[in-house]
Amino acid sequence: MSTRRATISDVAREAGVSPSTASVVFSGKTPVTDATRRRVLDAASALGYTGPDPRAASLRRGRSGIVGVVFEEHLGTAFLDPVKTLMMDGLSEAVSPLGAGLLLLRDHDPTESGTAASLTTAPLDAAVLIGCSGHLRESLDAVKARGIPVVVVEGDAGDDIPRIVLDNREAQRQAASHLRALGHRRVAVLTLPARAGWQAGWLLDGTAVTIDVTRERLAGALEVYPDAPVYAAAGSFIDEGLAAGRVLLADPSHRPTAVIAQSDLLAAGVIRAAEEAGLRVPEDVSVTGFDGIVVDGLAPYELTTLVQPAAAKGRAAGQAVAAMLEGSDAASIRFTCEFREGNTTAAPRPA
Amino acid sequence: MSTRRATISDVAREAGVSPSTASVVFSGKTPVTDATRRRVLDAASALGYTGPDPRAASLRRGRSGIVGVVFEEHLGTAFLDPVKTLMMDGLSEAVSPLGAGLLLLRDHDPTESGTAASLTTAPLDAAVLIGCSGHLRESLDAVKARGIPVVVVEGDAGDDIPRIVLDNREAQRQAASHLRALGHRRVAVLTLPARAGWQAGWLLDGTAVTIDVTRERLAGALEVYPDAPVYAAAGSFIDEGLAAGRVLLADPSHRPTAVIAQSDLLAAGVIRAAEEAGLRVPEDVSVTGFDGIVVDGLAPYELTTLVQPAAAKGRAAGQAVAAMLEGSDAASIRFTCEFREGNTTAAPRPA
DNA sequence: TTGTAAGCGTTATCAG
DNA sequence: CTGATAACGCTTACAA
Repeated sequence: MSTRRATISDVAREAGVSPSTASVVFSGKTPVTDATRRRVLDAASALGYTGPDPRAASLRRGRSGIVGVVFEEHLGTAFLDPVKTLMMDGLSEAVSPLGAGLLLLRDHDPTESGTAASLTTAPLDAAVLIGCSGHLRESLDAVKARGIPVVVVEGDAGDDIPRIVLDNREAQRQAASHLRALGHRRVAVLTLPARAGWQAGWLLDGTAVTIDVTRERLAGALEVYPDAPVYAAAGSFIDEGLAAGRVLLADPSHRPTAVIAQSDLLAAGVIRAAEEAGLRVPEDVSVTGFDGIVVDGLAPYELTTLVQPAAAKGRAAGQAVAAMLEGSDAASIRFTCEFREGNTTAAPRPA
Repeated sequence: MSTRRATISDVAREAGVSPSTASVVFSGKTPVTDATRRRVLDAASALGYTGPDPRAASLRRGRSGIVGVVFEEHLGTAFLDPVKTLMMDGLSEAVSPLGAGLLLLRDHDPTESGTAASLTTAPLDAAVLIGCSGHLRESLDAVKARGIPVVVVEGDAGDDIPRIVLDNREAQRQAASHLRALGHRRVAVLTLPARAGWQAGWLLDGTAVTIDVTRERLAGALEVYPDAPVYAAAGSFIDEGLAAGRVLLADPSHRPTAVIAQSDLLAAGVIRAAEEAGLRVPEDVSVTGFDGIVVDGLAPYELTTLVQPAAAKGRAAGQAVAAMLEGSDAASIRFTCEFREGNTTAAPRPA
């Protein structure tokens, strides 16, 4: 306990074998006699040796078994989003057979001193960037410079970087078409933030939307309802949807008969706003969501929504990483959302 | 691109300095002439060298800059809990000045093959175990054997392991006392799961409660209301609270005038169940929560609850890790919850 | 301020 | 099946 920790050579010496043999006993990469194995293992436990030092092993092997996951938000914020959480789940599942773990990283944390573990100083085998917009590009450059494989989820990082994306536009158009088929003419759109740091408010024609997901889903809705009023929330939360819903449903004379929300949480908030205003869903207002997550506490409503394969996205990212680590190059993947009709949409009341 | 990556020696040679000088330019640990620094930096960019290889550096230094966070649940499940999320936030903040990042780990994943990155194979400087009950003890042994510093949050790992805990019992008693002071006599308790894998149901006297948090909070409530009926939910979700609330409030003749819920999410569900049953909160039923998180979508209710310093817990864990890494030994810390009166508790209706 | 030298603890390779 | 050898790429006393 007091002296330095035992190394594999100590164990080898104690067991009367060579270091390489001892190493092989632990890695299992080459057959070893049972007797030898036992001697080595006994020596190890006698010396309190618990296995090869991962640091040395990773230097030698050139692999650390660590995949970085880079977020552009505060970690707490990222995990507030059920879709990201599911995605992490899929990702963790997919890198696990690789023997890899996930290291949480922020793109560039302005509040922290430069000492923080980062893309540049962490022993990463690969990196997954989540939602590549804005300064995440800097992270991208850092990683590319290091020459480690990168995959981008829900973002565009240039042609040479595999990306995992959704058919946001087409999917959202499907929901809009569904509403039109039901006969809705006055429809409002409630979007996710238009850009980083966005404050909730109407999205006028000229406003630039820099967040890819928001822009694409919006485009899909506008294909069907080109003149729909558009309100952009400040984030994907029920309370944001509630606040926005109050605005959208405020004026009885201009009230939309349906609201297309860009996330299930926003949709849930709109439903609450409708209830609050004495409107019934779907009789008085139809509401569609996006994501297909389980919104805790929303029962008995079942959202009409686009179900995105969030966990599959994560898994795909993990598999892409695995492929690149093997030297093959990974293709970008575009996932398709599935339209699911719930009980929050119906034909509008006859005027 | 085709040949092997440049090393710091290559850079040094190119710059006409020694490897140690080049190293120092990157680490900044020793003063270097501006001219020298420039030469080295130029050589580096000429060779496409992006900085020291973290794997080699960590072997040499004996530090990897990685702190493992060990959960006993699926990652997706863990992050569904806002308290854990906040805790992670605090933790990540506290280890950041250390230059460390957080590696997500599961205790022992039965579904994965043995290859997964784990306590035993990941290059960890330290580990934080979350909620040490059940098999998390195995993880504990693994880490202790490796001789790396460990901290346990919300769990008991024996006297030699620093732990970060809450005054669960006292805090819960405070909420119960508040209800008694208001005049409540028929009070029901809605707890978190009694053990891993628990199905929602009544908790009878003899039932063993193996989850520390559940047991302690329950004990606090029972100090004030020893005869209260106790129902244990299957998890901390609004929908669980809703289901449990339906049971608790079902029978008008035995209906409690107040429900003590062990989490804010459960409390939110009970409130929904009350609304559903045509009862008003707090006029007909009082409800208390625990955690003090923001429950998305609960407005206009403000829970009467115990606010736990979730982020501070994470920070404390991080600081404990930092201390141990410096050689000093970290003390266990017991945090105190703050009672916060909202608008979900009031005196019971006169019978 | 810069250079020299000696590892850090493993594991891949190849020969026996 | 086992052993000798040679790196992996860097950091840090210590000396100059």
